Amino acid sequence: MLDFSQTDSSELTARQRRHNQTRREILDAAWRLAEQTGIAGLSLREVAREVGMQAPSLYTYFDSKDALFDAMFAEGYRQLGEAVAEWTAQVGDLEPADALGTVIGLWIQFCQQSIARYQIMFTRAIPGWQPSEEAYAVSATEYQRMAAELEALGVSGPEDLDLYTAVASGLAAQQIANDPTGDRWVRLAPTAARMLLDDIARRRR
Amino acid sequence: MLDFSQTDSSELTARQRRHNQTRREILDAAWRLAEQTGIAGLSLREVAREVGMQAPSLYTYFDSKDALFDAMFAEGYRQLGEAVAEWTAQVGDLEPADALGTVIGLWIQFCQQSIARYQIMFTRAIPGWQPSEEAYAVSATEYQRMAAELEALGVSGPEDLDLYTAVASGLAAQQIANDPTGDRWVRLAPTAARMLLDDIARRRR
DNA sequence: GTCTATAGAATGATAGAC
DNA sequence: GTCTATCATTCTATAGAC
Repeated sequence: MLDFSQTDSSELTARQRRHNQTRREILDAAWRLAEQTGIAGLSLREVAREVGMQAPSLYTYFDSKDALFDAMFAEGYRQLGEAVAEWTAQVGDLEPADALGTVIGLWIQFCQQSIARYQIMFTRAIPGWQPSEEAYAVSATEYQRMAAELEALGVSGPEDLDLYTAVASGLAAQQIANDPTGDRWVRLAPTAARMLLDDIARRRR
Repeated sequence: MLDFSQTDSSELTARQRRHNQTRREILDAAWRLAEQTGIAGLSLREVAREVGMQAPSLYTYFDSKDALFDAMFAEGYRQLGEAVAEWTAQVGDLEPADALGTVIGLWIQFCQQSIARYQIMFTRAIPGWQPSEEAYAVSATEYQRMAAELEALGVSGPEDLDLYTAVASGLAAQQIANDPTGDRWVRLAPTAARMLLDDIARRRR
């Protein structure tokens, strides 16, 4: 005997899976295009064309352009969270300075990897847009996770953290603005880490 | 007896002066509006309205919207040049670390003073726009001047300079993004200066 | 869920009268 | 030099047929 609730629920799930898959394709297309035009140049028509749809069909998957930006913003921070987890696992048995240097280098490369992602996460590149509360909550969560990992690497307390974020984000910004495909500032990561840790030690004294 | 060439030339000059004055008013209006909407949100119609003109009249003073951006970009760098000259005169008799700390603090405040100026000078906030060769040349000149002044403050050589620009621009970026009207990162300027100079000393050894 | 058609509102820029 | 009128384009978003 058929279990209709089961069948119904699995049919719903299949439909939802298809829905989510299309959403995924739209997001991928949006990232691809934003990489070329800059995040502020993203156009829904072009996103639709990239996935082989007409523009109004996108509204089945995202309520508005702002909602698409929200999804991209949150996704960026989730990817950052995953990356941070990988990095900290990876540097577990290094000396503190080497560990922090590696993390800073990987951080710069994370920013460099997708300039559109960098723009939506860390700059105010989109006129009139800011993340919704929900999207902002994701960023706050991931930021706190990163802060906890940094604490383990010797960057502790709000002042240390503010100086660290300034240095790390500054290296990334210079890298992207002046040498987007190179490593001119990535190479400075070990020096920057050493500099930060020495300064923290000095201030502890 | 009238000197017509003189008269002609002074009439021309008067007309040009008036032209330049209107240009000045347009630029001021553009800065004012860009401060509110972000540099990427600037609209020629609104600029015209702000100066009491119709939009097409702007084309007597600027060939295109991009030309207006060029003028703003170059003006930003000229202002930076002037500011740097003031700062270095101002810190002439301080200890090296205090001098550099003061300069970094003033630099952050320069960025904070006009976010529109910060955006057009240091970020790629305008989709599809980049400075013309002429405008870029202005920025290169002023940048080299700043580099020369920094050398006098103990930041010498390309590696020092890259690290300095990363730290200084990072502090400014964090200040603008997270505390645009406050001084949370400005307060870190002395620490950052001391940190940079200590690290430079360490690397010299 | 996808489409066509279109609303409705901006935009930068040009033509040509005055 | 300034204006009105307008071109030509682009955009997000909605209505409604299928």
